Amino acid sequence: MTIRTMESSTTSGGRTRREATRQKLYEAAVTLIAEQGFSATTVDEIAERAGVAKGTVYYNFASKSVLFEELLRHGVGLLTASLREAAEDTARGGGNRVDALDAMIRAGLVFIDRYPSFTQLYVAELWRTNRAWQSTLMVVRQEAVAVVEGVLREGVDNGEFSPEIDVQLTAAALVGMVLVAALDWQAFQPERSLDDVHSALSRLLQGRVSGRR
Amino acid sequence: MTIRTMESSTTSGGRTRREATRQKLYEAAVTLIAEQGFSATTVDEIAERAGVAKGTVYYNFASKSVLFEELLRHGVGLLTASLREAAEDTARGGGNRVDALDAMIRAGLVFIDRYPSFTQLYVAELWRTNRAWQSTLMVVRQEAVAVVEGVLREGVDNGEFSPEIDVQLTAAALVGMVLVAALDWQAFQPERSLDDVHSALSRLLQGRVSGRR
DNA sequence: TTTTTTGCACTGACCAGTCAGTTCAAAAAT
DNA sequence: ATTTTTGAACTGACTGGTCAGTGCAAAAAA
Repeated sequence: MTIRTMESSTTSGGRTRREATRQKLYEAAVTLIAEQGFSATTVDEIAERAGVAKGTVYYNFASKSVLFEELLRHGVGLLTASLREAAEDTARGGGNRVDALDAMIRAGLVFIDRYPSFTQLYVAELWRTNRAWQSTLMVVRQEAVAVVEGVLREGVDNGEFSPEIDVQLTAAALVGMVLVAALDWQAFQPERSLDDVHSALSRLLQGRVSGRR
Repeated sequence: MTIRTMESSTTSGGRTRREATRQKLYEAAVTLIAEQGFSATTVDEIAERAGVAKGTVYYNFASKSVLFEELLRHGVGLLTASLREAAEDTARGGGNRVDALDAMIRAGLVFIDRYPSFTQLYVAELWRTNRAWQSTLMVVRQEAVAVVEGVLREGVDNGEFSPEIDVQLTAAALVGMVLVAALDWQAFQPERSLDDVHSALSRLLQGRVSGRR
């Protein structure tokens, strides 16, 4: 008599069927919620766009809110990993902290370029209060911002940055700069290249706005 | 028979009664929608918080969406006026364009400090698509951003700013910087003073982040 | 008098969540 | 090799509740 382990069947891709379904639901939910907001998006819509029955949503997620929360965790996890990688690569490559910030700006832009809907949705929900997923959101936000703060702090410690800078506020401002510029880019001049946008932000970061040859 | 013009009766303050009611409804709606979002906020809630009957909401506004749209127009109008004033005052006072940008940053912070809920709500709705008030939002957004763009453009024209800067993107980035830093301030370190926040942002604007004595 | 507000009952559309039943591929039995 | 069983995954009609918006007569304000 053969013993059956969990994780029974796998599809050709090696992922369980369940995981594939959840992925489809994430993808459907992210665009709809980005467009309309959480409350205005119905579970029926999500199911329809994902090509599954409504019951399947509830088979895979305890509730609409839980689906959304896991979606947030998943997405911000990707961003944080990407930022961290950019910072570490720069450090390994012998770059200074300004280079690290620059690399993170680029990583942020790449992320937003790849997942514009997620970014939209994230910004829209971030500063709300009194919502079920509020605490989840704060946790993942902090993880991402902490990467930027870390680089700033290292820069202050080794003298690359002025000790007068306010690490927390500056980190928030940098994130905001990238976030809003990128959303603007997507919404109003999507034809521009990432490099183009990146160099405009680099210039701003390095204070090369005031006119000098 | 006396001919009665519009704007009929006025209260002691000189405002019509109707206007006072609408103002109360704006104030009630703005905090509720900032907290919960448009769809999750009910007309009954708005009426209750404003201390009026539900019927009064519909006597004063054609629908929930219309109430919200007029709220947006009203709020962004205040911001735009404030930014414009800051820029003009600087010009009159003989300041250069960097000073003008700095003054606008301060004006932005003052606005956000005074109307945090409105700011929250505005950010949450700005990048949504497929919503009824989308076009209204684009128009008022453009009015506000145009003020910043105007100052940048003047600075480029008279040589204060590098001709290489991308006016549109830089304006968006500056707005984002202030917006996100200010929301962060409100949410996570509300005890800090406006001056404190302002100087941190000034430093970033003038590229005084990299360590120099 | 005219305008504005109130209070409250009502409607109809919409929607989150449920549940009894179906599907099907892998495992077990024969 | 063939048949039977199992159970995870999925389905979609249904339910109970919610909410935008209406209607209206009476009161209050101007």
